[in-house]
Amino acid sequence: MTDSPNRKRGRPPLPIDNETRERILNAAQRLFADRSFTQVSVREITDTAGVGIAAINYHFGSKDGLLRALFQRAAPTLLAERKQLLKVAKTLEGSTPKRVRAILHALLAPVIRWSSLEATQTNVPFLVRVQLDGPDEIRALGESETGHLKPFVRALHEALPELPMTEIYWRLQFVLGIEHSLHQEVKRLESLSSGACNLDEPDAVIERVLDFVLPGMLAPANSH
Amino acid sequence: MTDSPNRKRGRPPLPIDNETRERILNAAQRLFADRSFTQVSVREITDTAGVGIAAINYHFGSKDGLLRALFQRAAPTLLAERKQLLKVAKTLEGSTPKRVRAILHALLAPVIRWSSLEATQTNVPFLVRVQLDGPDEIRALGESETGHLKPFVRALHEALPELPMTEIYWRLQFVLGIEHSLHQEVKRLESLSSGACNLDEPDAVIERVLDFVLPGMLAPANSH
DNA sequence: TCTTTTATCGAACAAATGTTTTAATAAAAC
DNA sequence: GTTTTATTAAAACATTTGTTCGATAAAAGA
Repeated sequence: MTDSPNRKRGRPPLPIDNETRERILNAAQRLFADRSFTQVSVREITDTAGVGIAAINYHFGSKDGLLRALFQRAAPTLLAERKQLLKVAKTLEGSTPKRVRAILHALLAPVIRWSSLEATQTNVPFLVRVQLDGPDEIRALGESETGHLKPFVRALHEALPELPMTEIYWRLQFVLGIEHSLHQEVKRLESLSSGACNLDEPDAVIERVLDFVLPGMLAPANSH
Repeated sequence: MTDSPNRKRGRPPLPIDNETRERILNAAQRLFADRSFTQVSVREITDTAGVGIAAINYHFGSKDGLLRALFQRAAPTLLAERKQLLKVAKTLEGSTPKRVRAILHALLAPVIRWSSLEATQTNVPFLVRVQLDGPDEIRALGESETGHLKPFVRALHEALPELPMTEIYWRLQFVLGIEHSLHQEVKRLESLSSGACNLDEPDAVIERVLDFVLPGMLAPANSH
């Protein structure tokens, strides 16, 4: 009995394009985009990436480690973009509606625009989903979003000083809820409208959302 | 060697309060409320319910079957409530804003009110989560929500005849996004506001949401 | 050139998963 | 009073899970 016919252990002739790490990250991101963390197995990821089963543990330590790496690759870019747009918005002169609109634009535009870029198409749904179904540690990591939101709260408070803080919090929550629904529940929108509504033109979507939320955002606090 | 000391197979002396089925359903609903379908194991459910491991398969055929049963127990009540409120809203006389508000109230009130009722506290998060992370079959079952939404689309169109249909779809999507965010992402709101904002008074929350969305809902279609 | 390090693979592993089987018992039906 | 049926619990099972292991080969360093 010699070697089995399909025996090809060890390193393959050539890594060719190399960067197993990147291949794994991309495959995982793609898969996590529409199935949850627990629902995607490491084997599925490695198969999709075209690498060995051990590759994930070698490069990331564990499945959780992969998720962490994925998260750390995706999040900072988005947050930086938001931050930069907010800085622009704060220096902007003009009427209150214009300023509020600019602030909300800074909050929404990066994430909406990202979600329709081919390269990062899977990025946003992934981030959203992880918050919902990731391991605790990662979930906590992402809940620092709360921290990243504080500048926006401040900016809104400055633009709308007559509004109680609780009112600001509520309305911000509503705005973010709409944003998330664009990534998680597009199917409903598309099926409901028989395909007439979609996210193909992100800039148009951004305007649409801003048009919708701005009046509610500017309204005086109602005392019920 | 006689029987082992902790040997107590078969039927227990008395079913006492009986209804294992109900116990399982309640336990499962509680667990599914904050962890996903795949993340909760059958053993965890049966342990929480205080029944044997086989009970789920006996009563529901499979884990999927349990989910189906759970879904069928929860969904119809909610949808019926919505339908009934909508009927009231449609017969209502008055200004356009009042009518639109009544329609949206019919859409939102049942689900928001439910989510803070002790008895059904876990009901809504569960329904929402299943849509996101359940097996395909169940997901499809719930996607008939699209069907249940059509009456609301019609009602809105009648109340706002000058608005293009696409506009209606988009705005409805936004409203539902807000609704979902109230169940999925309350933690963010609470942490952001340091506990000042919460869902303890559902009726107040409903008014708050309506106040926020109504202006955007009534606004004329913007041409960008 | 020889040795060490790095990177990769498939096989093997232990733990956990959903399900099935078996045994037991109480109530109902006969 | 006997048989049947329904319901339960625990053990056993097959599968899948994330992870580790041993082998192998290219690359890097001496």
